[in-house]
Amino acid sequence: MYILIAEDDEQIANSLRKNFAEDGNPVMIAKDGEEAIHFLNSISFDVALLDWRMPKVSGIEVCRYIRESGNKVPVILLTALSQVKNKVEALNLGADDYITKPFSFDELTARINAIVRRYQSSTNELIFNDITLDLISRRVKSPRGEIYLSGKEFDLLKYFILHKGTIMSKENICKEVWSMNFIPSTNIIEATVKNLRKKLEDDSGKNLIKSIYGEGYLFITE
Amino acid sequence: MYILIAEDDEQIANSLRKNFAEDGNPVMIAKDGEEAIHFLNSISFDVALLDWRMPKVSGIEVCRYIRESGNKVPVILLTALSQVKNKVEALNLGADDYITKPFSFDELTARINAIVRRYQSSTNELIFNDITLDLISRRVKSPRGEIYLSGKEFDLLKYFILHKGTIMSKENICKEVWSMNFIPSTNIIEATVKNLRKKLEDDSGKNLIKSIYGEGYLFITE
DNA sequence: ACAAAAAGTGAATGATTTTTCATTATTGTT
DNA sequence: AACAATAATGAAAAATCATTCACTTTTTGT
Repeated sequence: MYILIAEDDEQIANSLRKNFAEDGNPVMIAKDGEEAIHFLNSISFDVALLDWRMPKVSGIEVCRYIRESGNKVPVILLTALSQVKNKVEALNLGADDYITKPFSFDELTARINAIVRRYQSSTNELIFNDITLDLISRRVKSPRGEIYLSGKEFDLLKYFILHKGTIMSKENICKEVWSMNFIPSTNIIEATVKNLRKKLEDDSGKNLIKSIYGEGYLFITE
Repeated sequence: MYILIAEDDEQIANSLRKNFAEDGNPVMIAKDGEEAIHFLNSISFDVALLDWRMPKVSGIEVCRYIRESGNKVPVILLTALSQVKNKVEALNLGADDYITKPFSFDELTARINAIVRRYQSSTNELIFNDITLDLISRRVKSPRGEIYLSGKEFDLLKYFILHKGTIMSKENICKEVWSMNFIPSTNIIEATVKNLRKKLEDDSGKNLIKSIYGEGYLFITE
């Protein structure tokens, strides 16, 4: 996990670095806000720990700035200021958490983990049984290897998983997967289902897509 | 925003409800952990506030239980216990935040907002100037309309935006966008850059992709 | 068991995308 | 200015993907 520490107090910075290094996390240290912004613009971190009080640009300014530039890296502000209005200000400007000094390293670690977990889980992956869809790279993995799906097959599988356990009408599938508001005169859905079925069956040996005569499809759970 | 409050102290629960109601947020109150689990299983909330100490099932047990069942609702634990080991335990069990009593309502609200913002933003948008990439649907929008990109063009633009302001070598572009660890013998990168340039220029009239002779490309910021 | 409706199949078509290639243009160096 | 290296371009070829079609199989209600 790549961690950025923006902290002008060398002692604190080094103590944090040492602790993180013990857990095998590479750390980058910025001595002031300007440097922090520079690092954040060039490298992708898993989390940024920003001291409120820093030379040149304060931690809260760094936070505001990177959020405005669209950077969504999880941010935790570290500070001696324990007043509520400061906390509120920081959180409203896009920080994810706020810890007042002195803090315990264990608590910091736990808060980092909570935020990173949330950050990661809220993003990319859709998991069904032992199949994992990466919604960003659009790749599908199972313990038996990667399943190569075409674009439409991926969209369809995603739709199936999101609605697993319920009967999905062809009308709705059409609307959601093909963005068509009318039922096509061809059997395009059936054809795509066929190909998806084949690939899923090649992977797991099971047929996960059940046809409900006259109603639609059911993606079976369990 | 639908909020679940699990709190056996009626006074606290009602005070919270009143405050949230003033902001127009519907609140549901569970008097104990069992009820909280029941509500969480039947209704979808934007955030769950759980008291640690509750009859029947403690807040932390509720948290553990719902996480095990796959529920990803943001959870904040409210408690009088301020010891670090309690905080760490809670955060490691899947809570998103931890607030010790007594707390200010403003801080609670700010923390809720930070967590919900993070939960919802789910990082599926990449914004550069007035161009927005939806990383899930893989569509690109600008104030002037949608920009239709092919798969590779989208991947390349995403890579450019993520590394805007830095010079990107063809070697790295190759590795990241084409998943090839060797430099291709053809001019496939240049060809794709050309097509992407065309589409971006058709949209904004500007050439955002600068060639750095002998080094690579630069996606201009400013 | 039968007919009608619905769903499945394999192969062919059409469309789009990706890649290649030959050629032209640009840049940096001497 | 001349040269070599690098980059841009348009068009063509190759590959992939989405869709259609004719036909077969399965399911349901009678």
